[in-house]
Amino acid sequence: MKKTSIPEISEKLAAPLNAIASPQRIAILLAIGKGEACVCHLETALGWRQAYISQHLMALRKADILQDRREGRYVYYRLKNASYLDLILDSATLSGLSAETVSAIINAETYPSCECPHCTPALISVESLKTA
Amino acid sequence: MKKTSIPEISEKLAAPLNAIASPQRIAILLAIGKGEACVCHLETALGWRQAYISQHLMALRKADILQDRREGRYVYYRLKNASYLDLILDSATLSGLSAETVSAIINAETYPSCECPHCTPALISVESLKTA
DNA sequence: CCGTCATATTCGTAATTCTGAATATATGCT
DNA sequence: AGCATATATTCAGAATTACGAATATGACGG
Repeated sequence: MKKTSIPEISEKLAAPLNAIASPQRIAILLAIGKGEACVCHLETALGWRQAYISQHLMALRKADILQDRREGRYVYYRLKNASYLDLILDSATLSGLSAETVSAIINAETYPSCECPHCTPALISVESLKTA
Repeated sequence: MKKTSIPEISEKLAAPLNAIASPQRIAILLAIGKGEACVCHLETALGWRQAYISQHLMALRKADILQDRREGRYVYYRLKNASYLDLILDSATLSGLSAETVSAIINAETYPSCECPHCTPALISVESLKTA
């Protein structure tokens, strides 16, 4: 059994935590939740500028936390490993938040005021009908 | 039920993660584990300079993660909330480390090569005997 | 092929964090 | 009191990160 020092192990342990530990990236992970989200959805859900969101998405992709899927003009993002959400849920307790508050967000499939093609696919049908 | 935005919640969620998410602070938490450790123990276990360790201890105290207890010349540190260790254990899986590797460190009461009064209290008795 | 919409990338600066050097305080011993 | 040891604090420069502005790419519709 190879002896590994605490600092060495800590280096590895810190990697996923570091990738997550910023309000912006947590917000993105929460908004994506267990489902999938396009960038335009994140714009509505978070109220941030598109370029800013893209930057964080890039960081999360580099950290191998998110995977993307292109569908026409839209790009959908999804967590590669749902365990990251568990990590966030665990820290809810430590933040004095109820796990329910957080899991409600995580499990939401759509976002009330979001008109992106993922949240309100109906809009697309209507558009298509017009042309037909 | 008050509506809270994702960015708002994320701000709170990020706090404990941020407090932890650095190799140095994780190393310190691992070295303290479920027990107690004096600064001199941490010096041995981590191989860092004393002042550097003190700085991180200060940060962890400010973040309300550690509590200290003075006993003569020594100051002993202890986790206020063991859940932080769970958080670290959870991230072990995401780091490709086995939970056992990490929990072995966490549960160790003493450190093999450490001569601090906590790890080898015998040394103190011997010293006292000499004077007597 | 051209315009438009969705998304990505690059760049520059402000802000924050990391880390080491030096120094201070607090305790116990003699 | 004076010295030695354990720990804490302060400071400054280096390194990293945050954020906005501007611009680029890529897909679809005409």
